[in-house]
Amino acid sequence: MSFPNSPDQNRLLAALPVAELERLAVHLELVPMPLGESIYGPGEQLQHGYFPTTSIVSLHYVTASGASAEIAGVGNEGVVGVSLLMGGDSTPSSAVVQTAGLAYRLERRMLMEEFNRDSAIRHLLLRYTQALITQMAQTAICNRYHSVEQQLCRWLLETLDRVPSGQFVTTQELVANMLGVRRETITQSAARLQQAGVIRYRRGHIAVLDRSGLETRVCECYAVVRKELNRLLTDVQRRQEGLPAFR
Amino acid sequence: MSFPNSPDQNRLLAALPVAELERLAVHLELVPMPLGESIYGPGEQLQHGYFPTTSIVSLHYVTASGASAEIAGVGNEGVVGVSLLMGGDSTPSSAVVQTAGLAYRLERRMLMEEFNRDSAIRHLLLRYTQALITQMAQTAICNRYHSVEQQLCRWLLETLDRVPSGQFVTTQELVANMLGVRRETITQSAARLQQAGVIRYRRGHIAVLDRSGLETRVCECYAVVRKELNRLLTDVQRRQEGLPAFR
DNA sequence: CCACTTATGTGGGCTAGCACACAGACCGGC
DNA sequence: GCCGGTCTGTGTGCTAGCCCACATAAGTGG
Repeated sequence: MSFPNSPDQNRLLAALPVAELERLAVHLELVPMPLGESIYGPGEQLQHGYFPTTSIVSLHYVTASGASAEIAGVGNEGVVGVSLLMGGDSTPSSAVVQTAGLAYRLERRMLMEEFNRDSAIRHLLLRYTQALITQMAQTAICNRYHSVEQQLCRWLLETLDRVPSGQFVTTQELVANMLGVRRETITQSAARLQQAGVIRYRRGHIAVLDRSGLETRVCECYAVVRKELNRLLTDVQRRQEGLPAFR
Repeated sequence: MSFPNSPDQNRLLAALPVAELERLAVHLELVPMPLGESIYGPGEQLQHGYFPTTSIVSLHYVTASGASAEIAGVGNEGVVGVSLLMGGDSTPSSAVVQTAGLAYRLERRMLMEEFNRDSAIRHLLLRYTQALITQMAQTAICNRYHSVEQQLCRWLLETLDRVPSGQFVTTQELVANMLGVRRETITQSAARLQQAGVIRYRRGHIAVLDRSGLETRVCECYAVVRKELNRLLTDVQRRQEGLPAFR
């Protein structure tokens, strides 16, 4: 926060040993991420990896009939473009900016080069990939078993972790698209949460008033994903705490 | 088939350049995979990677309330133990043998060593990881949007791709556990499919009679996953066709 | 071959979330 | 300040899949 815009605002970049970050710094390009912008579409060859700082990107899939649902979200804890690392270069899903903000991006070639070096960043990116896998797996479970209200709470908490202000600019329609449910269903769940004083919303804005209220209502999926992310990225703390970089 | 048990029965191993496979061969251990055996549980440190040949392993998650659902399946096209490669060493989900058979397994240390070399196998394993990610993502979508009957068709087709005989030893109860639905729901969907002459079953056995019948009933998810897998593992053909190994 | 275990079939009631159809309310631009 | 588009609120069916409770059949071991 003291540095208004710094790569350190992204947890992955922040976790890199100083030497590696310096090597990258020149190539990191700070770009605006406007709401709704498409980062890539299905089958599209990625040109950059994106390290969000204040923005959130939603990885989602659009069915043949035009319906869509979020598979995973990426905020300042991660990177958009894992398929570059895996070598597939594209995915059947798409990536869209869900919350406007900023991201550092790195050209495909640079990203691959760093990744193919036996570097700290590879280690880190692979661990993040596993966290992403966990998130997807849990989304599958959540879609199978949990109520829309629980899923809404999960979505709010995950967003809150990435936008600490707790003030989100979004409509119920957009949230419904994320969760892959109808807008009316969100209206009802949101009304119940507002009734309970957990959130407050008005035309295009949602504010979280009571985080613990969300936590009591949410399903286990939220905690599972969060715990696993923290386990996998504990290295993230290292440099910041002045401990020796990992490995 | 001409070689009753050969690493080549696994698509990933079959795709390796001869030199790399030979280096590995000594360390590959052929192990039986009995139905229901647990390969790893949640949070458990993996000791081996498993390359199934005739067996199928189900990656699934068990909720706090004891319900469970499959997140992805691994047969002769893949490997169980991606979390070793990613560096997390464990996952919140578990792996259980869904169809009895055989697998080649490789000790953790050997697998990591090969993976950390700048080898063809790393390239291949990463691409497979992306295929696995696609499978999970599509499962999330499928759970959100598609009917149990469609999901059952998908499951049957995926199993058929791994057990070409089309004769499965399993109960409706077990299938229900895979899909994360009730046994009665499977009974009804299966009855409809049998009615239509697509499958036939009796106490603990299911036989696919009409593959195309499944294909007309299944949702898009099946094709998306299959296509993506083939795209990512086209390299698999190379050695077998006598073309130069990839890269 | 009988008893017992395990798989499968069926039915009734219930609820969450869907589809469709509007009504009202907010807000920004002219 | 009012007009029009965009959000949000509600209501009435409707259906898939749930929960619960049995009934029946098909193997299996003694």
